[in-house]
Amino acid sequence: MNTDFSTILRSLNLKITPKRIAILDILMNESSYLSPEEIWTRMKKQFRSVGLPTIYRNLEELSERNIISKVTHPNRQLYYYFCANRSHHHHFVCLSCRNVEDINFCALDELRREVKRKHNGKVISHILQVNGYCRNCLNKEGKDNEI
Amino acid sequence: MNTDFSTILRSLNLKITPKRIAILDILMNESSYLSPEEIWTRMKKQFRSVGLPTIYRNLEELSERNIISKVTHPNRQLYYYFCANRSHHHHFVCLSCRNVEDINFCALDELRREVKRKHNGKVISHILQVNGYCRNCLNKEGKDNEI
DNA sequence: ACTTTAAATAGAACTCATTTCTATTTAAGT
DNA sequence: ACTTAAATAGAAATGAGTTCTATTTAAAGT
Ligand SMILES: [Zn+2]
Ligand SMILES: [Zn+2]
Ligand SMILES: [Zn+2]
Ligand SMILES: [Zn+2]
Repeated sequence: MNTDFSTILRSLNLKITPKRIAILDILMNESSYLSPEEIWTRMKKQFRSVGLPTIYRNLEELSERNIISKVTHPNRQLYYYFCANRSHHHHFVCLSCRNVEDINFCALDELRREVKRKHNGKVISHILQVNGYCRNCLNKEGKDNEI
Repeated sequence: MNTDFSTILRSLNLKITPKRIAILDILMNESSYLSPEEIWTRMKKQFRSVGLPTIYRNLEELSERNIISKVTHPNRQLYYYFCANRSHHHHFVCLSCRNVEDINFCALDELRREVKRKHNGKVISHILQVNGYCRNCLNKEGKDNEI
């Protein structure tokens, strides 16, 4: 695992620091999206001292470089998750348990075509995210179904 | 126009107040998305006293009731716009001039099917937004092309 | 191993968009 | 006009996220 992270970080010209590896490790071993504070809480168990700005900074760097992704959450706070799927895709996000699953569907081509044809504009980026409740949470019959 | 607003507000069981009408009026006569503060600035020209919380509260109420829409912006601040198109659709948002145009395309059905089939989950909401540069801004050749 | 240097970090302080609170005003139904 | 719940102003608070600076550290070169 460790070697894995090192390779990733080296290829990005980021220094291989224990904090960076720990952040990646936490995200990779979690199927839900996490907030910076939640990651911080876990980090504090591993390091005698670690600053919240370090968490924010690293998460931002890693997401800028597309190693991790951001969730667009109704409460407008930041959440991140790691997805091993390196090809372009989108996500089905559970509003209850925060589980994230891949959706291998993207209408980007059609969107780009429509934007080009009707508005003569240029597409730079797109957001596509599906929010709902996953199987497990549906089975729990609405328990804990908070956003 | 005014009658229009009244009808809308009445049908939502919202009181018809001058501030509400002014907020709707500002948004309807603007093809770009606006921040609460920008709306406040315009409101202060029309009212001797008006509080920023009133703007925030009304924008939230109106968007909850689907009269106006939120923009998902990279800077994570709130922006709103009014769209006359009452049927389900999405938007092409210019990152430079903030112009908003309708995209009459939505993959919701396919997404719902994939989520149902592969994950056995339930779709509650979805976000689809295309960011880019509109014709006008492209013609300006990159001038002012800030996010 | 030792030196050097730029990148990374800790911790404190700060920012400012958004929210909360409370007293007052107002829309609208009787 | 009277009543009442909704809406508002203004002040104050909140808190997620950012900035700043001194210190530490990764890693490249010797
Ligand atoms: Zn994924
Ligand atoms: Zn896509
Ligand atoms: Zn529209
Ligand atoms: Zn849709």
